[in-house]
Amino acid sequence: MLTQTAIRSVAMPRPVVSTPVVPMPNVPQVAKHAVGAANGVLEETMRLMGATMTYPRGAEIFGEDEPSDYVYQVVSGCVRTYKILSDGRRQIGGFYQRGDIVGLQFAEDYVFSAEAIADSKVLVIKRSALNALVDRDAAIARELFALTSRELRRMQKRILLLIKSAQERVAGFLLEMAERAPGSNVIDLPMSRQDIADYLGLTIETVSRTITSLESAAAIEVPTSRRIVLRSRAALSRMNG
Amino acid sequence: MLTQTAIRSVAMPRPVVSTPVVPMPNVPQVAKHAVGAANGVLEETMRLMGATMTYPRGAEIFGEDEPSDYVYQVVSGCVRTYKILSDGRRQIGGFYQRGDIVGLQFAEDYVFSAEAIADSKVLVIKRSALNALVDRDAAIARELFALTSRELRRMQKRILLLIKSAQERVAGFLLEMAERAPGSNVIDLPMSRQDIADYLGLTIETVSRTITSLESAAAIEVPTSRRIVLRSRAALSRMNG
DNA sequence: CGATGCGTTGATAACTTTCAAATTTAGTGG
DNA sequence: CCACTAAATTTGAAAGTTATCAACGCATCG
Repeated sequence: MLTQTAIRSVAMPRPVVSTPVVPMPNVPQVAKHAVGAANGVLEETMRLMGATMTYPRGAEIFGEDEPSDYVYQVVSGCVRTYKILSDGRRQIGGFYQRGDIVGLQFAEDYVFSAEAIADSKVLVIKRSALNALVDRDAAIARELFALTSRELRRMQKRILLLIKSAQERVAGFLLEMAERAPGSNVIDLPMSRQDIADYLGLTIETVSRTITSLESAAAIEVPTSRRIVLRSRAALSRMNG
Repeated sequence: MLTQTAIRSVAMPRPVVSTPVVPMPNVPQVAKHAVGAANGVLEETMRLMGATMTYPRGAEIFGEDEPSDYVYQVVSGCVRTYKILSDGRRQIGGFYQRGDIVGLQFAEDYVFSAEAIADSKVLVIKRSALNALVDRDAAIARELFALTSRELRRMQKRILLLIKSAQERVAGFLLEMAERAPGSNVIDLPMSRQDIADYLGLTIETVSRTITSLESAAAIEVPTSRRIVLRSRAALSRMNG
């Protein structure tokens, strides 16, 4: 019995919907694409078929016990998926930002719940509509498959992180976040320390201390708690193992 | 810098092939299946199209730097995927037994290497052939997609394990292994303690001690080190969190 | 029988959590 | 814009867990 504090604070914000979910009875015909079709057919399709929803910071997008009828693509903001364990600990499944798709990995029920970390816009599409598309458009099938494989690889990297020490986990996390803003060394974290802790399987105190020590080691700068500047990727990579 | 001992012992057995890999230039026409087709089209196809390979205990099936041209389905025996980290630690990606498919999650290169833990038979199929099938048979596409989703869920369970204490990890691992032999409380472990340790992100000593303590707590019996009998699933589940 | 690999057990050190409190930041109302 | 409260983050000290180092037992195999 160890670990996560979790639910030291449970904000309970109001779920809000700006655009109603449009059921998708008629699947629009999407042009077939040859083998090797460019990435993006799916995204284009979601834009065409999906309904845009807006969630304020902290709002629930779906609960883990709900039937997983929809798939979501983040347009702006940031979404976290999470699961509350029987003993109250919280495990964060992942953080999803612009372009990321949430809900692919689930079976009949969602295994995780999803919440907006910041005010977020999300495209919603019926899973059944997506499945219908998969049946008639091989390009979409391939793209969806590729997306899922990518998710698998992300998860494997995650597993690699979780077998390591606290310092390696935090360093790896920062590098992962940095990848989302290529070219810049500035990371604006949309999530709290508690979120990071629950993502990495550490306590909030350990995350905080580790960040402080990375700063002392001149690997990063921390102008504000939510903003981190990479000073030495090499040092971080070294710590990442 | 912590953790895994890894590579305390590196057996280097001889790679062996019994049946040559058959390149699959001509994709056999597979009957189309309606939506909701039964699970198994893919397996059937692999039996038809795949080449059977035999690997002795310890033989390498593929290396992580090789191009990932093939996908494998375990027919008998047990396969482990693993990765050696820069500092020599080893992370095990997973254990694959009868019916499991290895290699789906990989991109251009394998991210992991794969080895036979016990003498194993494996069906091998070209990834390109599989992709071609996906393009022309929606049922296969759906099944492959479902398989990948299942792998994702397994991995998520794994992540849930890795954020927990040593006792919870080992208990969870045993329950996971028990699921593969439904109806029986006897688990015959094909893998060593070192394998288990590298799978769970623990040391071999911690795994050993934890198993001993589970035995003391009357949750399991350990007639031989590779055989474990579940005495109280309830107790194990409780420990699993 | 001696070597070798694997698993177990013991003692100590290192790391992470837990509990507690101080400090900083963010949000709200005047 | 400032004051005030609540929330988030950081820091400190002690306790608990896991890794590390070392030795031992046990089986297999030549």
